[in-house]
Amino acid sequence: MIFDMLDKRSKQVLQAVVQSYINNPEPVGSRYITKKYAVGCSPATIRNIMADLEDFGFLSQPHTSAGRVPTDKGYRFFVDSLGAMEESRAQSEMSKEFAQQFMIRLEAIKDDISMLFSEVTNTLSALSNYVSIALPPKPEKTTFNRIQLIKYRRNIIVAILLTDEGVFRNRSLTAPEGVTQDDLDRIADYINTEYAGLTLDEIKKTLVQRIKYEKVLWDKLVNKAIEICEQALYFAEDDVFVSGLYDVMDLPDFSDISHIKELSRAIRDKHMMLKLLEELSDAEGVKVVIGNENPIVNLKGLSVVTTTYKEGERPMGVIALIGPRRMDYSKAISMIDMVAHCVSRTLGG
Amino acid sequence: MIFDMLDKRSKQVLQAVVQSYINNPEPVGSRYITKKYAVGCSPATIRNIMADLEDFGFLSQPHTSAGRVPTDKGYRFFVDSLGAMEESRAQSEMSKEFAQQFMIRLEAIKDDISMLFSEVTNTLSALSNYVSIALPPKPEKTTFNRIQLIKYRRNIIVAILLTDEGVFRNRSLTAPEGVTQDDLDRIADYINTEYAGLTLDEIKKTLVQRIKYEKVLWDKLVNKAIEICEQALYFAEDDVFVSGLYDVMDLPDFSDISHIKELSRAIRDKHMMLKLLEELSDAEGVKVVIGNENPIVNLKGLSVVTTTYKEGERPMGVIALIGPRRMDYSKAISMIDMVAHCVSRTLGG
DNA sequence: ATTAGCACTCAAGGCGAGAGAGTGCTAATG
DNA sequence: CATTAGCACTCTCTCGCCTTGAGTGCTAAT
Repeated sequence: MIFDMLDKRSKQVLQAVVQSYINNPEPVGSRYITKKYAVGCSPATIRNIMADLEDFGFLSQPHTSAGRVPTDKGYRFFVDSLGAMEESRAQSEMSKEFAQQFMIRLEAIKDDISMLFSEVTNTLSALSNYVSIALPPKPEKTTFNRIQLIKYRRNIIVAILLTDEGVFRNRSLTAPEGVTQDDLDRIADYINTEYAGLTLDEIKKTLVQRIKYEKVLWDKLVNKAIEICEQALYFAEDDVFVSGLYDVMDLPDFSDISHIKELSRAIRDKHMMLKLLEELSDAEGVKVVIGNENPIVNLKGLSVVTTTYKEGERPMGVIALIGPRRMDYSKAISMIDMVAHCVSRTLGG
Repeated sequence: MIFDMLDKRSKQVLQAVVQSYINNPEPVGSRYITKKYAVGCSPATIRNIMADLEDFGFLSQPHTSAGRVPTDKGYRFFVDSLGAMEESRAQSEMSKEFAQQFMIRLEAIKDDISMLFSEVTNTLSALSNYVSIALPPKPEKTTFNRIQLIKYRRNIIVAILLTDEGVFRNRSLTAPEGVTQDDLDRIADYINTEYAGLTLDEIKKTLVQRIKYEKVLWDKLVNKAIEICEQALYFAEDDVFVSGLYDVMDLPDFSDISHIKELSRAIRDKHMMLKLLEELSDAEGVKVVIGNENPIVNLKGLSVVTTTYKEGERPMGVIALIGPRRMDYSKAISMIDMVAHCVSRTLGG
């Protein structure tokens, strides 16, 4: 294991370097460490240790006569050792209080899923100064409550899909000729009694099957209706909540505009983003992906912290924070954890 | 009038300077003008003219030995003279073709107001490389079609507001005790027959009055229902569509991150933004606001081009482009004009 | 009125010296 | 034998100096 390569003092030094670099993005020198962190030995000794740490790949030098900078491996060690001393994540009084305030705000808007997640990402990015992303509950995790079909104007049908987690989606569709509101009501009734309590994903599958083998039996109208429902169930991929791109520009790491561009493009590339986040969404607890560990090429210079919110034990969706590699992992982890818990409790209750 | 201060050749030179600076953001010198633009005189003459133009306040020099740069007044002249030679805005073959394609895309999504306006801003910013903003039809301009109240879960009411311009808004509200779906249907029926064809604004006013003097007559339930409707009619100010912040970063004008920040903040400050845009929204045709003409302090380094889309003759809402002061006004104006016409035709038909 | 010619101004870029921060190595030390 | 003081060395950063070049304004000639 990675931890065994280092004696206690080396670990201390490594943590000191990472912490210092997180606080202030400048290469950190041996003298600085002896002054700021009580390691109890001289700069020369630190230099030796640092040279070792560099050999092991935890640190690197921008140039020969500069201090050391953490590598991805260095950050990885730092993050893993954060997890080891779990108690540091115990919530402070202040954050507990904040969580309560936050819960109250969430409760007030829990029935509008998009307001809810806007609030979540806004809060998270305001707290952390990093970019925050949230995915609403995935269709396969969302329970169907009922569908409402409304006819209006000449030949438009509006389908409103309600789930147990809040209003979800309304789509409008072109109606076939001669459909009356009564027809729509009957269709909706049928679907509501038939499918209540199933997840959207299950419904989707069932619907497709029905269409296949009942095509001949049912009349055109119902056929069309099923199509309508399927479309209504279709999940637009732009249902991703992003916030904090502005705040992040204040970080020194993004003083160069090319970095902002990179990040923007990564976020805009929602397909990619979704894939990454969904991959991580099965995991328990908070996950951290550092720099090059990241499979998305535009994100290689950045780190991602993700977790899931749940209903009971069932993970429902993903929340993520994206920031520079030298992000304040400790803070980011506890923030996202707190927020995820609040969301879980709000949706679950 | 501003036009009379200058003889024909001075105008030519001024236009040449502005055009050149728009194409390439570097101070333009006298020699360059004689080479690139056929003015028919020597650099020395141009220098004299430029000195005059500077005296009049149309041009300025970054430093003594540099070329000239347009001032806001210079741009203003340029834009106004664009308007004068209207024929230049006649659509080219290519843009006509594009407009047709665009119309087809709009038709396909016209019934979902948010998809529609997302498409509009995306297209506009992709075409122009500037930030585009669109406001959906204002409540006072939007015609009520019907409202649908749905009860679900314990005590939640979902109100879906349909307008003649597309599905508009769904809000969820806490229901008073003991309301049944039948009650809600009756209330909705009442409102639908009573208010069909009115604008949302008119309805709002009427509702408030009703509450006042019918309070004693009606039972609590209907009272509550009216409140519900009022809430449903409430217009969240975050219904602003913005796009193109990423594209704009590629412009040399925004190579400095502080400019991006400025722009971001201006956009985030939606109150301000809305106020500005609404102010301009009564105007006929395309309006241009240049640099310091702008009342919003964060926008003083930028220019805004706005226009309205209409239903028949009635202006419905605003579309805007925000870019650097040296934006390609000619292109921006014709683009936004084209898009606005397409939106008008789509919503009107 | 226009233009050629010329002196002048100023930003930008290249160069070199000096300062400063930090290292690695060696030899002394407890 | 691990630790440390001392020292030479390396590299970046900054400042000032100079040169270059683009562009001007003025004056005198056309």
